[in-house]
Amino acid sequence: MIDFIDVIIPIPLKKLFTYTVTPAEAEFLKPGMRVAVPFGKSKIYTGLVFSVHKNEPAAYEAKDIQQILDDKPIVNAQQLKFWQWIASYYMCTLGDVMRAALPNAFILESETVVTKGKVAIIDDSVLKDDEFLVYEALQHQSSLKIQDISNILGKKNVLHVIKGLIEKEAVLVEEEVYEKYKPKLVRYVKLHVSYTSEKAFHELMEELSRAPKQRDVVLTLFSISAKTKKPVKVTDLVTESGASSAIVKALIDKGVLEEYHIQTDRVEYSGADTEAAKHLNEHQETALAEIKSSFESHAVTLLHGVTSSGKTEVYVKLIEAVLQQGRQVLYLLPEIALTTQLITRLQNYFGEQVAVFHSKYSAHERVEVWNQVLTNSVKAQIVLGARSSIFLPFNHLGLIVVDEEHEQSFKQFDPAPRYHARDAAVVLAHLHQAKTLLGSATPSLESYYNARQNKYGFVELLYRYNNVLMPDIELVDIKDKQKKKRMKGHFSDRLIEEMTETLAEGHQIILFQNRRGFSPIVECKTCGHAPECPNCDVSLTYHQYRNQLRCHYCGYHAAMMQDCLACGGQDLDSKGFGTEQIEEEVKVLFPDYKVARMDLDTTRGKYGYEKIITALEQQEIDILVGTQMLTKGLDFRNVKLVGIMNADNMLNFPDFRAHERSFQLMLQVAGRAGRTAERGKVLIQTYNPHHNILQQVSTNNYIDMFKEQMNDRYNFKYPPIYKQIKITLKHKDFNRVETASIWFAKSLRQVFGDNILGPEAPPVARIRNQFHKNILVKIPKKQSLAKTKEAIIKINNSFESVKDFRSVRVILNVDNF
DNA sequence: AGCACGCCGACT
DNA sequence: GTCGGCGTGCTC
Repeated sequence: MIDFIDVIIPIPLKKLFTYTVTPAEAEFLKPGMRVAVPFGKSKIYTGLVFSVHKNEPAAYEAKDIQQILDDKPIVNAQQLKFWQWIASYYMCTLGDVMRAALPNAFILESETVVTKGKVAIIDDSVLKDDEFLVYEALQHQSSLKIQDISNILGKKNVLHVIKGLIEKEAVLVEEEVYEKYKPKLVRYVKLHVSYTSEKAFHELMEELSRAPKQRDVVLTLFSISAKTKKPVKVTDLVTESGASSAIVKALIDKGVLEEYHIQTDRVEYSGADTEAAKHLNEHQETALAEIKSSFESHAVTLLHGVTSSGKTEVYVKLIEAVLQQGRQVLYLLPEIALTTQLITRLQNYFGEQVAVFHSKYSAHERVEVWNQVLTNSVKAQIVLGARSSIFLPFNHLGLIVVDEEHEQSFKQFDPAPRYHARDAAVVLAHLHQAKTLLGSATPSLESYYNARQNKYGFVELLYRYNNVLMPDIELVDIKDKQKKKRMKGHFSDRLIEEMTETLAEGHQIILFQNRRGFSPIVECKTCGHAPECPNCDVSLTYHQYRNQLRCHYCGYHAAMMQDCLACGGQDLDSKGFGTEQIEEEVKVLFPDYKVARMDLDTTRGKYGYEKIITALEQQEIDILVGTQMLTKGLDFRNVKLVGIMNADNMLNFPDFRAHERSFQLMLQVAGRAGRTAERGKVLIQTYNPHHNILQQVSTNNYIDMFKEQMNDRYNFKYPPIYKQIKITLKHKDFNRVETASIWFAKSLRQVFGDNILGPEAPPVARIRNQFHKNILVKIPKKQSLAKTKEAIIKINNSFESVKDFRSVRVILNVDNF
């Protein structure tokens, strides 16, 4: 009997693919190992073994695998189960999950390499122009990649050219598979063995007496290795001796020194010794005890702890206990809250046991963390990471902490799998028989609802650390202020008063505006024309610092026009305002103080974010203007005043969660104020101070907000009362999406009746020249989720068999919030 | 997702 | 007349 394997290929195809293997390979291969397999006409892909079996496929002949890439599984059995859950729950393929789960460096791809052909000399006249250019280039270079060839010819489609050359036997092509991950090697040096005897060493010194610099280097090497008794790095030798690396190289070339390489970890913890965890105060102690007892009856517990209540210390104690049982811990955070502040804090407690995993890490660093988790290394007992760290190869997880549980960035929106890391974490923990702790100062409605339904355990921590008072929140009616002419730009007299006072006391200020750029709309006062993005249905945002108009959806940008493009009018007006404009106004109002801005535009680059935070901590900044970025778990000791420039634009956002989000956002920003002895102050500017949400924010009344919002959710059949799946259709031709979406919605209605909403065009109907249509499927609690998905998949299949609709992209988004 | 095969407009 | 555009179909 022949042996076969089923493999997952990292492309969005529903099926697994079957390949033949030899009996020896079948014996060796285990699920979770990678194999290189031929796929399609010429490509070689990385496949992940899903199963090894003896069932010969009937409909086709399986190909042989090309190569085995691992000697041990890099993905464990629990992960494969988890992947299947993700694929079925979030309605995507295992290939999609594989792409998201594995570090990129694990997914090898073949590259076509073109080399010179057998025929020695080709008559130039046989070759066409393009072919000749490639042939010429190969006389100078031994091999060319497809990318090189398209650069040489200056066009995208070069396959025809290569094909022509192959026919004339002028070139050969090969598929080259290369390993993307290379362990980082550090250069070390030692004295060559022939000089290790004392006699030889003295002779060497003699010999080098006329090359004093070289002699110094050798002596320095000698003293460093005598002192540290460890291998000596080339970099250390260079800095210690003060010599240039050229001198070291000369010595190596001479054979006096010998260089060698040692593989090191890229991710290194270089900290001092660990400090004992702080003592908990009585409230924290109580909370800790309650969480522990809640875990006895519930797998998931929600910790509702007000800002600055010291949740992190409670987590630390819990983590300590789990580590003592010899189990791993995953600490999930929204990407943006993964700051050095928190990392350092945890490293201070747990030392090198903490590994960090996030998107700003290079491919290589991620592979290292992956391997450490896989081998259960001491260096990765606690993994601190953003949403994608749920895919790490844990083998005996004991606890998952999801901090800032309400954060929407735990949900992945764009490429499939469109998973929610918090919800997936609960499933992952279940697979490991581990516990999940959700923590937030402003829990999401769904988690709070689950706690109330006793599906989750519930613990509260309602006192701030050191009993600091909650900030005093004041609503400022800017409609009224405008009437009374008490506004200076976007600043009310109250805000200016408070700012002046705070600055005089030597404290810092944070100003929050939920929009970047200078102004979202530029309009001609004469004809009303406002420039729009050529690829999307949005107006362009004016960015002053580059004097540009930018589209926040597709990245399109153009120089700011001098006068109206439609009528030539000189009088241009800007509507609305963003962080840039606020920064500008602050500079005019408070010229003697230092202002900085924190938004997507100022935090690009690996350390952009850290720089601003450090500057604020060092009190080099008096006033910080920023977007939502400011809200995430930062702990600024000296900030006393927080100003929210305009609460209305978030409240009026067209989304059923706008109110919940505004509440969370405002309370989180407010929480940045007054974290030490002095009580903080928060001013919220609004046109509508009687809005219920604002009232609830100003009294910090979560329960009222919860009840009122739940009432709406109940009445309008929204989550968490109903589940929902959003179906988005995209196409560059408007009419085609229109008909396609109507067809789709009609088919859905035949099964689900009134629980189908749409099709509706989203607020921005065209993005990157693609027209969008949304259909919403609302699923009552008692309706089977699995059956619903089955029905949707069935409809989608018949949709795809309609010729006219095949080019329409369909995106299924489960729990699209 | 790629990539090949196959059928219609703007160039030598 | 060809070159090359992208619609359609398949990948073990």
